[in-house]
Amino acid sequence: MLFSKTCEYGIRAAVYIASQSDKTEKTGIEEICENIEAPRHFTAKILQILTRNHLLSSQKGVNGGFYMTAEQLKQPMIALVEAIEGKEVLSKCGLGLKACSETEPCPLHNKYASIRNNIKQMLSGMTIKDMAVSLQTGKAFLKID
Amino acid sequence: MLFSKTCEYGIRAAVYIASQSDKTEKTGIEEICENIEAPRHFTAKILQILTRNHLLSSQKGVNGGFYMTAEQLKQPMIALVEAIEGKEVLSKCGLGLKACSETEPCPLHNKYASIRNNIKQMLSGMTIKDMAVSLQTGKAFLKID
DNA sequence: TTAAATAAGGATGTTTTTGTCTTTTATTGT
DNA sequence: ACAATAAAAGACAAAAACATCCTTATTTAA
Repeated sequence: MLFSKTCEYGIRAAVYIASQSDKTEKTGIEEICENIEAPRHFTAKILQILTRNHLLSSQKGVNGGFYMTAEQLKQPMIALVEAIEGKEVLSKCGLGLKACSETEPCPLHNKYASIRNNIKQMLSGMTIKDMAVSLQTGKAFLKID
Repeated sequence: MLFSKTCEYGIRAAVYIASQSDKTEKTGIEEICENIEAPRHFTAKILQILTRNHLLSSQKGVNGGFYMTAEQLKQPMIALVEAIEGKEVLSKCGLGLKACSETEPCPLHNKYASIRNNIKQMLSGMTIKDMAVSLQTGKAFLKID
């Protein structure tokens, strides 16, 4: 509903990588996908996007893989979503009207605007690290073994 | 983001039909689509779904068209959304995890649950008639002429 | 009772999203 | 240097969403 599959996989992968960021070894795509139960090649593409957008770091070659810098760990969730879905996604009309605006609102406009703000707040207020910590402390899960 | 195109067209069409429900004539698909700027045949299919779900009424033949009973006008928006997107749409995990639950939550679980409740409240608290009235009183618009 | 109107239904087409496979490029340990 | 490894990139495939067209069924006005 809220997120596309692409975005779901992207968030899950980023959070998993973040949760492994204490280790010195980088995390390979294979391990990531096993742990988030996402399709291998498709997820690799999504991580390419995130890497191009400097939300992840990667290294090719032996012992290469994905990792995150301290700076990247501090990024809010909304940065992931905007990188994947596009910046506009959080400002479009709820009923899909091009012309919808404050002065000529759709019938859902005001209520929807408030919902959208809630969503923005949620995504701006949580860093990737926050999510990763909840994994690490066993408060949350990406996969049930 | 929140709604699929199908759902957007469905809501817009239903609201338009509702806004015409004071008139004695029924509203034809052609008129509906002109006024909500939606594709003719695709929208017709969506209205079939809503009609089958008794959220709209229709009549074939000369002077036929779509209309809504008083009962139908009182339905909350959420009824439209559930008829089109399915009942589950408002209870799925935000990160797409099958196993996500209160006891084994995903890292987004709690915040997302609260957002989802906001959405449910918005959609349960507004009737189709409410939306139609905002059109009729010029407070809101589906199309800018 | 017939022709016109109108929604319903089915078949089909297009586009976007989701997913896979193969090749290329960069890196590194030996 | 070289072989192995791993991400990047590109081509392709499948499924779902979005959209159109044609036929059928129903209703009603003339």
